[in-house]
Amino acid sequence: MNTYKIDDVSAKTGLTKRTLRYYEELGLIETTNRTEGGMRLYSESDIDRLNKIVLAKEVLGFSLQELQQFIQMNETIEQHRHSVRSSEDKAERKVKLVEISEVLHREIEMIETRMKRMDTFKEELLALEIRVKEAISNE
Amino acid sequence: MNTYKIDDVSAKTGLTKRTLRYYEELGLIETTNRTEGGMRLYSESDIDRLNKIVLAKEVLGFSLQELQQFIQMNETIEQHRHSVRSSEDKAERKVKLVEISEVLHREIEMIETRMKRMDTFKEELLALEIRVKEAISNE
DNA sequence: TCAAAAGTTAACGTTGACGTTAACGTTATG
DNA sequence: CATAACGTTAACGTCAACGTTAACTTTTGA
Repeated sequence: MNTYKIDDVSAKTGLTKRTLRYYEELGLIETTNRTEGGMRLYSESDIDRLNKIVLAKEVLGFSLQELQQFIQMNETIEQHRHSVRSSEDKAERKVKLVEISEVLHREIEMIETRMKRMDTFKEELLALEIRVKEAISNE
Repeated sequence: MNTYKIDDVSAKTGLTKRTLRYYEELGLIETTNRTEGGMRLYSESDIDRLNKIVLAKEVLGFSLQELQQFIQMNETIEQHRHSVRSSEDKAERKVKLVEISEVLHREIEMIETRMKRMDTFKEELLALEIRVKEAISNE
């Protein structure tokens, strides 16, 4: 697999090097891969992840803390999917999954609420635009 | 018209008293009305305006600075609508209106882009939710 | 009428999300 | 193989958007 150094990743994501290190510090990403000398090596999937983070931040207005929770949730799901089921912690796992399902549900509802509000706002702007255009053509 | 004191407005808008004073300091709102003793008196339309500010901030992620510009734009429109047309600055006015129209157009497009991205994100969450629910019922 | 509740300004404190600088180690290349 | 370009950690700086506290005045209700 291709690896990238921090300047490449910065160019590809639009995030500064400082921000990349900061996100790592917060646990939003990991750089397990390092050169002998200690330089960070990023993979394609790291870049994908970073782009998703940017998206979620910009579009949904998520804070970095919210993103941490979200990422943790995703990881729990992945762990579950790839783990061998030993009957002992079956119950515990189910509880976690139900929790996750609830979080997801709330997130989805939040997004729907936001989209409705955005649509209301957009309608107002459209009405305003029409009035302005009328005013222009009346001059 | 009814007037409200700062605590009432705080309750009605969900903003703290500090925030209300801060918004005034920034010029997002005005309190021309004061009691003899200097206490702020808010009108219904002040509250409407504040609620719009909250909406634009939360839903669109506008900064307070962006909101200032937006409010200024609205005021320019209102001034135009209520002003007597003297032929000298007709041209100047038209230029301003066209500018405003363009800003509006860009805002609307931005909202549409965001809404599309949010919808994509929502679809991803829904897919995830389905997988989690399947996992739950398979336990 | 007089305390308690609510308001005022002014100033300093806090938090998130990075920017900037310093002091130093690593890699690439002419 | 030197040196420029790039990387590292650590620490302090900054800016928006308020929170908190202090010291004081105005309103209100028993």
